[in-house]
Amino acid sequence: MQENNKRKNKEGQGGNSLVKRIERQLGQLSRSEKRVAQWIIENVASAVDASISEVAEATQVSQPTVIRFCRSMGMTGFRDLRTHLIAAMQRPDNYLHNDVAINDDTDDAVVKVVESSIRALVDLRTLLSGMPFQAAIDKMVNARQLIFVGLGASGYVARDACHKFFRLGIPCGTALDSQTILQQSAIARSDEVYVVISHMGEWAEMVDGMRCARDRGATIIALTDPVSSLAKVATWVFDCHPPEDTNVFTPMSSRLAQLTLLDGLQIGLALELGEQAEENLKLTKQALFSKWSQDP
Amino acid sequence: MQENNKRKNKEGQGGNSLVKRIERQLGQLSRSEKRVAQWIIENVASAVDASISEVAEATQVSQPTVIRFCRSMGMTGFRDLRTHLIAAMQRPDNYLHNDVAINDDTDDAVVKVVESSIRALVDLRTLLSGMPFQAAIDKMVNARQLIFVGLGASGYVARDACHKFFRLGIPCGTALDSQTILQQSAIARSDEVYVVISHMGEWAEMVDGMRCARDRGATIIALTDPVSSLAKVATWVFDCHPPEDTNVFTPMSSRLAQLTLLDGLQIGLALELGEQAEENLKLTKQALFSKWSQDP
DNA sequence: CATTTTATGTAGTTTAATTACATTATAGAG
DNA sequence: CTCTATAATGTAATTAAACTACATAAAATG
Repeated sequence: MQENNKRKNKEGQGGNSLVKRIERQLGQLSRSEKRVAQWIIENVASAVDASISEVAEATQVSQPTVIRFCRSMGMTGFRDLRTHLIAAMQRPDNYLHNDVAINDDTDDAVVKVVESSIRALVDLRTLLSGMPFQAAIDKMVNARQLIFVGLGASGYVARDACHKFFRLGIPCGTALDSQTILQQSAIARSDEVYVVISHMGEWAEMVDGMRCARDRGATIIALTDPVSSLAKVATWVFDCHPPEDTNVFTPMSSRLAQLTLLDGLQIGLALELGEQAEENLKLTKQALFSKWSQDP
Repeated sequence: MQENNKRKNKEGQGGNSLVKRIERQLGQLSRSEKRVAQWIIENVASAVDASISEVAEATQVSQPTVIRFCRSMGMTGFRDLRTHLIAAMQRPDNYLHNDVAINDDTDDAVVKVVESSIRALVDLRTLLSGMPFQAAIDKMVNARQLIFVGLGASGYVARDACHKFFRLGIPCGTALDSQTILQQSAIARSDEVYVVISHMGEWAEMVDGMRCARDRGATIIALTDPVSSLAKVATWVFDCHPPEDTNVFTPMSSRLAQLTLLDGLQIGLALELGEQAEENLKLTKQALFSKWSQDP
């Protein structure tokens, strides 16, 4: 279904990632929203400089419906949609180019890998404005403990985050397998914050666990695909949608975005906590540093 | 083969980047407009999200002056400027490094964190050509097993790498604490490859262990500071020098570079190994994917 | 020193984006 | 079928953004 229009980008009008994302979600949209989606896909170029009223007129729907469409796509509003459209238009054919091919030589492949990592972070940059950092931090400031949750590869991200946040002097834990997640969430408290990392956000045990924790009053902060089941359960969602091109040789650059996002959260939290956190950071840094800096 | 003018299409347009264009025209601007220009250059990343009133406030000029600046730059208005800024931010070279300051608000801090991560990877890209990828891969191809070594925060990078390489079907292990490192290296063999991650490369036990392994004929691939003791012991060194500014609020963006570098190594190795590795990658991917894609 | 030119700000206008609420359609239960 | 509940959509009002016209101040020129 979506396979056959893969090569469509040749048209040049813009076979960009956002369009693919819209296409992927077409099914979950209501009738009017679908019309908006359709029109945007077919007129990306005009869509980038259209105002909300122009889009409404062109698609014969009301202006609020256009906004509703934006929200359904995980954006904060029309302005945000426009931002992403512009960003997406900037790289019409880059994706094909960035894919590692079986006959690439080592150096070419390495360059492509690095570029796709950079791409992942630049993409993150444009998503930033729609992310609920302040809200998440407000919850974390008063949390009794933070639990970092992730399965498989995301487990490494969760571990890394845990190791980062504990240095602020906050009790931190991890839940990295189904059993632990279920047990942990069964005893969740309303003063706890769960930070959940998941690409698709569809692992049943994880979603169940988080739903349970949420029901018990805990705050769920999810780094996941905003249209996933996990996102529906979460208190706050950070849009980490999985990459659309899943060539075997494509590395999981999206985890770099997750790590960076968590860096941002941690720094933001440190600033919010103020001197105490700063002091803790200094002390943990010194603890390592003094070890080998005494004899040079 | 495909398109040898990889970068050309973008970089080639030379100076079409909005930021450079602003810089170029700085001289012809009036005093107030110059302030706007300056601020935008120094805060490209925050500027993309700003409204006209925010820019006016930040630069202490009136709103019409901001618009006049836009017109002086050849844009039709503020909206147009924003469009171009967003586009410019899709080019990673436009990001500069800014330290997080204690009085930054959350959003500014987060933007700075992301920017500095991007910088770390852009820097990595420039270092790439001097790195011994092919040599490292040649060793790995024939290795009996790969051991990933890292202490503390670098341990997470080592784990991540291990999880990545094992999917190629190669026996992989980790050594993440001094004791394990010493034991492991005591039984090192000449057909083993050690991949060591260390920012400073000065932990005595680690250096000792690697020296021992090296003496026993093993290959040591080090991601570390090239002037460190570890680097002297290693067979091949990938230059991962620690960041020079060690503000408490500066996150460890350098680990992103390490992760990316290891991504590159893994993909390079996969290509070298050929079909077998590709098949293994496919199978591990499917194992996860089929789990939840059967019932939508 | 008067006069013109240029630079900037103030206050008002227009347009865009968003919200709150009302209405209509649709689906499910009896 | 009909009634109710829910979702989908639109209308009208609100808020905020972008822009314009005009006034004032500063600099430059004769």
